Amino acid sequence: MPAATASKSQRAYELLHRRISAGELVPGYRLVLGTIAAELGCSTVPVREAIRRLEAEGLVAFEPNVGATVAGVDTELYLHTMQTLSVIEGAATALAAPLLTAEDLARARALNGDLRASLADFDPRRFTELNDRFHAAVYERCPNPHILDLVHRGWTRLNALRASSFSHIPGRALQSVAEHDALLDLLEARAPAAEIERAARAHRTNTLNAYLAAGGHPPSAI
Amino acid sequence: MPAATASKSQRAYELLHRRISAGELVPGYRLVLGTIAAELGCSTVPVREAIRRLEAEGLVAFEPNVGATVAGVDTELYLHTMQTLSVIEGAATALAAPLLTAEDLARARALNGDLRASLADFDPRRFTELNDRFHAAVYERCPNPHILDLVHRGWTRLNALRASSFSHIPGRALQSVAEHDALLDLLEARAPAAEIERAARAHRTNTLNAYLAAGGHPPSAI
DNA sequence: TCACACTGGATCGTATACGATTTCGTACAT
DNA sequence: ATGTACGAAATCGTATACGATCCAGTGTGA
Repeated sequence: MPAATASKSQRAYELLHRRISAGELVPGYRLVLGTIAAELGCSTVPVREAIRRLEAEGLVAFEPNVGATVAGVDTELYLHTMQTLSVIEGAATALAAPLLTAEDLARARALNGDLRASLADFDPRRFTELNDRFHAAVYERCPNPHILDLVHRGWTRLNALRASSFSHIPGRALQSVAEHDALLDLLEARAPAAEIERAARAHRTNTLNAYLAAGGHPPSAI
Repeated sequence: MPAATASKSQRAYELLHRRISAGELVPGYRLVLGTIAAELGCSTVPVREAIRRLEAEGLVAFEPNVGATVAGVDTELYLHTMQTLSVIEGAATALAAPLLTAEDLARARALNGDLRASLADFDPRRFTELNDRFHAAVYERCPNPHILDLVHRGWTRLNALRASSFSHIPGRALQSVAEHDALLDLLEARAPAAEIERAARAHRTNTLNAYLAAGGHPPSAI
């Protein structure tokens, strides 16, 4: 009766995914099959499979006959990922809107309250975590699993980037919280889908623009 | 000097991808590692890797300790895929719009002319192929590789579905050609991105609605 | 000093082999 | 006749082993 004994391949996948998402493995870090296999106490075959799966998600870059490295993020890639996410998350939010219950909205509003409160003594990590939860609360009801999956992948990717090199764009956090409230207003008023989509997309685009205006290298997802 | 000697895993992937896209392998068909390996003259390990890659693309469904089958398409999945594609392709088209040259537009216009001409003696396969090429011509210049990749995946998936069970929705082809021309008008006039995106998305949504109105099971991408 | 061929080690890619798991047919009991 | 227990066949999952490929460092000739 093996309780939590998933397949080795699965465990390798989860381990690497967690480490990359948490930023323990910096971009460019070389993933050697043998080393990881030894660490996990298994052979290279399952590890190889896990790495190919991570490649499909864009978390690692793989070069035939050479090996895999944790996917780095130059400015251009970050821009493209954010742009994609703005489109997808906007659509997801609009689709989720009619399905949001009063409790969902109340929870989101409370989370945004926490966000605003946390502005006093600004802790980037805490703010980011609350921010993630707020957005998840808003789009998680999206009835289209494909779109939801794409949103998750986008966030995972951004989290991986952000964790390895966090940056704080001055003033953006405050503006972000205000935009959250505006979005919630639209959702509570059961505004037209197009309007909600536009607001959700603009929220993300604004972050991107703030980042570009700041001219900084490190990414943010606030 | 290895000319076309890709890795076995790669060749297995390409073979299966081609067969599924072409509809030779019907949804639900069971993919047995040993059988495919024997057919390719290699061991099961590379085949396994190829199948996991196809799984990540959504072309095959995989169940641990049981095996992989060609991903089927119930009505619901088709709907979700079309909806996702409408969002992504709309964005891709809008982003590509400013980069389209006069030649690009002329080529797209010519392709749509071919489409209209082919309406006389309607051949579903030829129409579909021209339709694919028309849309590719319109969104292929999209500067965001992520979004472009997502569009390609969406089309691949729909093609796989369509090939296995094609259906013709009466009247839709004609309307589709007209919508193409309208879209081209917008592109040539360098209309605002939002307007282009809306038109491109609506074009796909219209197909979806026509399909739903027809109440038929088999999918279409016209 | 520089360019280039060579060699050694590290790592990847795959074949083979075998244990683990599922599935399905069959026999048995009710 | 129906449901259940058992067993065998099929298939998956992974360990081990070995050839193939790449990279770095070394030596040789101009």
